[in-house]
Amino acid sequence: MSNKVYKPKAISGFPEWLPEVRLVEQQWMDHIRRVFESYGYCNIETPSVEELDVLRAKGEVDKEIYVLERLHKDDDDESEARLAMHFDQTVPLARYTAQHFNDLVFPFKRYQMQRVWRGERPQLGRMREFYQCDIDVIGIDNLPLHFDAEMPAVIYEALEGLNIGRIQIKISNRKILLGLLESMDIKDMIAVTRSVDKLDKIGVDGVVQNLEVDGLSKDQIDTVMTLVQSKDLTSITPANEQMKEGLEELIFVMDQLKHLPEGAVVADLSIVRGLDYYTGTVYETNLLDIPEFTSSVCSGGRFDDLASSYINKHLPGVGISIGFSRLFDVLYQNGHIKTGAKSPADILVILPNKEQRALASETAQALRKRGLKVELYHAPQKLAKQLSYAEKKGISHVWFPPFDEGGKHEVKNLETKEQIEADPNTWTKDA
RNA sequence: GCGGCUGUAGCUCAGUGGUAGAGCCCUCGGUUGUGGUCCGAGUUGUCGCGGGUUCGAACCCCGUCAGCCGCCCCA
Repeated sequence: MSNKVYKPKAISGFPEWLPEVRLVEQQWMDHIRRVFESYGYCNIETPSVEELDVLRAKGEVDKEIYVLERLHKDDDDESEARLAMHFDQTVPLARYTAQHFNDLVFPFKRYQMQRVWRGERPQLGRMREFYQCDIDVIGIDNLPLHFDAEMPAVIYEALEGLNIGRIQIKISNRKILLGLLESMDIKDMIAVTRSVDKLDKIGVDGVVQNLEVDGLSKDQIDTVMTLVQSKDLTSITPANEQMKEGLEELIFVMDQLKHLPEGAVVADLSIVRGLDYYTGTVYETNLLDIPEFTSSVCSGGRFDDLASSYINKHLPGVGISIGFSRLFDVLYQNGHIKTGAKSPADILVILPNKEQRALASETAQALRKRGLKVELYHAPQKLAKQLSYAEKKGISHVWFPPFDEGGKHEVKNLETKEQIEADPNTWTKDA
């Protein structure tokens, strides 16, 4: 045997958690899943990989894609499709929808909670492997605008229940800004939308400077900045049909969301999203209680035609994605996530001595049958050791089976130190 | 992909040319059926890696890799 060890180290951008943190992460996921399902979204899971050609069907992707290959593959072998890790869940959804088109019921409402991979430089809130929790709805030929309002409603409920402080979902409609730019005959719309998108990060002056670089005239910049900072949607005069349509849609969506608390959802015309496939409504979400983290933790929007690269149908959709790992990591690093137990167990059953091993095991089993999570201590070690084990793991109760034939069961609450006689067939935690 | 900063024990760090340290964590003990405190003992290191300068390098120089932050982009 060699004593040479490969010293393990974390791989940057590929997070992993200790059990007590993972426990919280799982609770979050359970909660989000419950909310999604309460609105009737069904779950699907797609493979971690897609064919590289599928990922690139919409043209070149500027994201860094991880490619998967076999170590012993034949270099000349062209018979194998090149596989790549998916970088989001929207492209896999499009492929899935096209592929199973005849077996799906439309509007197709699905949620997906999986890891995705992007080869970007890691930073706080930016990883190379991370979870996203997506909900999307896809219709055939048309999809009611009401779904555009359902997205933020579902998301607000999901995030609100996580106890992460105040969140704000910002909504806009790309048709508004794009309509205006078109009316002004501006060529490089993508550059302009990217500049505008940075408003809350670099401020008005920063955006103005960027727009100058983008080649806009003073008047054009004034017009754009005035629109983008407008608070009152009804006061805006549309410059063309597209802009008018966008305004009407946005006003409709906001109207549908009146039931949410003040400030939970706001219209913000500076939200346009980078280049992406969004064509109408767009969403971004900020953590108001962590102002130093300005990036969105939950984004999405409407796309006119999701799957045209994979099927000859017109399939409009609207969707939104919680950047789960980003959200979790940012809150954790900022000390907003309190971890508790290092174990899911409610009870540690003590092993009193070797003679009572069978009884201890039966006791644990009786408690488990009643829905409790129970760990049994297997080594016949001194009680101090067994108790301190329960304490370190954060298990709240310790169960003492009888030490001798005919003795009584006892259970101890480690927080209150209270120890009482109890029957494993009737005892409950809250009693 | 570009720019800045940083690499010493599992963690946080001290050590600026002369035999590698502290605190925390961890393990054991402080006797026989009850933890968290306290006391005692103990384990833990290619000083990121490679080269150079020097009698001598964790320390100075060069390179390299890794990490963090910012940019780009985005969840």
